[in-house]
Amino acid sequence: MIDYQSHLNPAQWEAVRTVDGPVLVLAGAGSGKTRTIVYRLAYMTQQGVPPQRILLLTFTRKAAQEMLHRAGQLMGHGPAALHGVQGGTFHAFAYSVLRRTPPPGFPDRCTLMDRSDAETVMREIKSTAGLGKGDRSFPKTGTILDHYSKARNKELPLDEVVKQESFHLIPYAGAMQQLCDAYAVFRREKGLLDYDDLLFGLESLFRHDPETLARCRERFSHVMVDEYQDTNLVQDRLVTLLVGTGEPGSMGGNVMAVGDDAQSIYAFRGANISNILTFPDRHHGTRLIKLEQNYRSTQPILDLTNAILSQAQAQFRKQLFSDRTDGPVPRLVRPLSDRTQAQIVCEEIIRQCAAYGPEQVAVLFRAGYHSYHLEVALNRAGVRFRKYGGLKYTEAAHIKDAMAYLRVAVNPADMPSMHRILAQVEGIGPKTAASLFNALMAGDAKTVAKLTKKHPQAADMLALLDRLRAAPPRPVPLLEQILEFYQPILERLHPDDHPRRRTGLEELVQIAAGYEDAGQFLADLHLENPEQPEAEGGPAVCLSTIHSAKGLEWRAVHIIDLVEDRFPSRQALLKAEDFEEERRLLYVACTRARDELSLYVPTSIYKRGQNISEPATASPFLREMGVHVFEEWREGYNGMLSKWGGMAREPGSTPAAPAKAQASPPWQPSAAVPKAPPPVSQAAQPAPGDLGWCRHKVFGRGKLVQHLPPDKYRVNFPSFGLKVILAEYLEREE
DNA sequence: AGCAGCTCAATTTTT
DNA sequence: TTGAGCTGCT
Repeated sequence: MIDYQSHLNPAQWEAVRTVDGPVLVLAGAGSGKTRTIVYRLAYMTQQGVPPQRILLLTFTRKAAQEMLHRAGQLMGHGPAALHGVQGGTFHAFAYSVLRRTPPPGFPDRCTLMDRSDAETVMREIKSTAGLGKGDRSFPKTGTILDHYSKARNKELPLDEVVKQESFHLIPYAGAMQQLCDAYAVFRREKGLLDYDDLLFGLESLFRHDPETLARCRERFSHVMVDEYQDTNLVQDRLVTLLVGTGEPGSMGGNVMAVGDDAQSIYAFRGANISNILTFPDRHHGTRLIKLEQNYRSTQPILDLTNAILSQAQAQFRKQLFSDRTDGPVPRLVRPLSDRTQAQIVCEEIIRQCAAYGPEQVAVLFRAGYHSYHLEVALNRAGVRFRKYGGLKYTEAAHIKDAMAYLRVAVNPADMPSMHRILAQVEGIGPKTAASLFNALMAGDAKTVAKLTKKHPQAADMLALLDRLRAAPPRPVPLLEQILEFYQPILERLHPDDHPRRRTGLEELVQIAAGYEDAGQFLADLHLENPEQPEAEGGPAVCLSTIHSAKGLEWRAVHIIDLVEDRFPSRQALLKAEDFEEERRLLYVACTRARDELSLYVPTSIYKRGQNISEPATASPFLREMGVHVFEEWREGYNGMLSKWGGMAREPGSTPAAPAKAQASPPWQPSAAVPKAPPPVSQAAQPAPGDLGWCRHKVFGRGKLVQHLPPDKYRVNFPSFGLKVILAEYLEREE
């Protein structure tokens, strides 16, 4: 038996043992929220709730799996003890229902579109409608979809969103509406679901088909929802539909919502903070439990995060406290520029890696591209890092190519996939692909015959697709057929690096091996980001956007680019609510740190357009924080840091303070790509036949792809892509 | 119609 | 730096 009370504090224990009826747990950052959910899962099953009747909705699939795993371990039976618990995101849950029963108005077989599929469809609609042709200020395909999705998630009319978000697009609101209407019709006709359709589709299914709703209610007796502050209106309605609010036939309101209103950072995609604030009003008899003791960070760090929150508009008031009263005061570092910032952070990271290990060090930033300089600096210093929030594995062109065949096998009307496949045939472009697809859909045999005669490869392709559709939907055998057909196309499309891409495709087959059903495989690939297959190479420093860092923690955390226009981002300055969200974002970032926290305010930012560095203003959040919560350091022209108002520090004398290595020369503006000739080692000439790996001063480790006589190589660097480099700048590895 | 090459513009966050 | 979309050539 688990001794719950000795493992949990009183508030946690109350949350764990309150199994029935509505519960709202307000869990401050680092207050043992995950621990509470894990123990509650174990407790519920020990109380006799069958695991398969528990629904655990989390923000990512990974979070759900980790909780189930830990709960299983806790019970000493491994994960099998909780077999049958349904866990994942709202989107994944919705699709698991919709896969069997499509939403009203949709055909029987539907496939899921990701963002770029949606763009393909919208582009096609735009060109059919002939809207925006030759008008340079007409909103881009992506912009239209952004606004459409925002309008749906916030449940506002499109023109209202346009008015709020993009003043300059108001003249185009009518045209945008027209295109979005056509896009909606198209999805219904072709059986294509975008992300938002999953949520609204499930809701409309529940409302139009009481039997399905009844089945779901019967199936689940208890629902837990994590990160409730980031749910939007439709997600909240889905929860209410599932658990009911006490009406007969509902599950009796056994719902636990867990969240922290101070950590709401997804309003931009429609998250509605009042969902959590008004939860007790809407679920009668809600037990409200607050977790306020922080087990993660030292008190000096919490003093700073409390200072951030004290300026926020009051919601549920809370004051985090910790037993860990010791520890260094957070540092505010003012580098001369954004590029010296990279240098300083890099050196600091090297020190911390030695002290804590690389996996305990992270750099967080507002937007993906803010880490560019740092990536260069880390590579040059030979520090391993992994970046989160960037491009995803499933977005690589060849992966999408292969998946498109599989998707057409599941849904023959899948237009973006069909488009993608047909365009692989030499001589077929957007126009021919569109007319062939339309002819196929309309059963226009004459046109099909005419086009396939002209493009024999397309005929082979259609024959393959017919075979795939006739075969049982087992993903591995299907993929094997697909890859056989696709291989020559791959070699033609990517002459310089098809072997590497081939490896990626084989990994895809490996992932598919875990699935019996192709439809399920496709859904999971779209709805979760499969953990990066490049997990090779052991521990690494983490570079991440703050959004992707949610729920994680490290012993040492750096937050860079705390200047106006970057953090808060420029557009957030216009509206008060956006500004508030930026503040919470900073709060989330700072509460990731356990022992050491460093904030960086570069004094100037390099402007890409001109060759000019402009002075930067410190983020307003720092100014309102007050100086007592951090220690301030400035970089001098000699590259040394000195304590503001105090004496210059001797390098290395205070391990807790930023150390700037003396050995490194002062940063030079042109140093992004060093002119100094790197040593030409004798081994620098890679053997032509055996293209292995190499190392570059700036870009780091890369795969040699092709020799370009006489003296250049095409190299693929994991974080920088393909580059052509002079051989003398490369060092052969192993 | 397709394709290469060019110009210009823009850069938030994610299921 | 990258990408999207336009122009002009084949």
